[in-house]
Amino acid sequence: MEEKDKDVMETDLDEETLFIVSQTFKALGDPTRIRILHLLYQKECSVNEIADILDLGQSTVSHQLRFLKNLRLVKNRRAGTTMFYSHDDKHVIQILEQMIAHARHT
Amino acid sequence: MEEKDKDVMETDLDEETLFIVSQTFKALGDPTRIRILHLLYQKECSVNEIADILDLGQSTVSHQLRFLKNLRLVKNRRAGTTMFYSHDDKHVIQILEQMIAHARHT
DNA sequence: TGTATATATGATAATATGTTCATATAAGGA
DNA sequence: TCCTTATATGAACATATTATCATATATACA
Repeated sequence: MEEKDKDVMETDLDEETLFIVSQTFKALGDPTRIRILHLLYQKECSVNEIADILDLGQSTVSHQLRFLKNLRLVKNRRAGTTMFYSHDDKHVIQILEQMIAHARHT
Repeated sequence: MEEKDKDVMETDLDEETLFIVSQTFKALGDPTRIRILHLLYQKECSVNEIADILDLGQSTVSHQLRFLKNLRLVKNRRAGTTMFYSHDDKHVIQILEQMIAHARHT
């Protein structure tokens, strides 16, 4: 096998990787979700806390949290009737914070 | 001012930062654009090269390149009738490659 | 069991997005 | 100038996305 071909193989994107990457970036590509994730980067929050702090509807927050949970970007724990959410992917939230820093310094 | 409040201020997202971050992630949130950027991460390419290599329509590629150029994620240079594109934001393309690596190892 | 609080869900409507088709523009060479 | 190749653009369509509204579910407690 030539080096050229090997390089192409190594750098080619398979369908599954492409899907995961695009899904993850899509999750980060919405202002509401960014604000939620950025808040959860700071601390664990309940749904209503998030809604109050970010001035969003309860339903909106709940929907977006489900979205983020499906991608395993957040996790939750129940405490009575309250559901606490926190981030669940250190690498991805690190990438988000990187991009925020990058945007601020640009 | 208490430390608590200071932290909140420091980590709060202003509108402009939020806009830039979400726009940038949105750009990375589409399979076609990811494939184009990943290709341009490897080497400079003409529009037709991109279309051929990735099996995309010329119009599709051109539209997406304009999109990416508006966000200053790619740049171009003319050589006769050919337009060569290359990436133009080392940090962002580095973040893309990070995410690809992350997705592959997950 | 009945009520209150917290969260989740489904449907809907408005908007955004991505591809395709047809056509326009730009540059080089006969 | 005319023709060819390369790229860009605008319109239109199909699909995806997001917030909101109304309602359902879940838990705690009197």
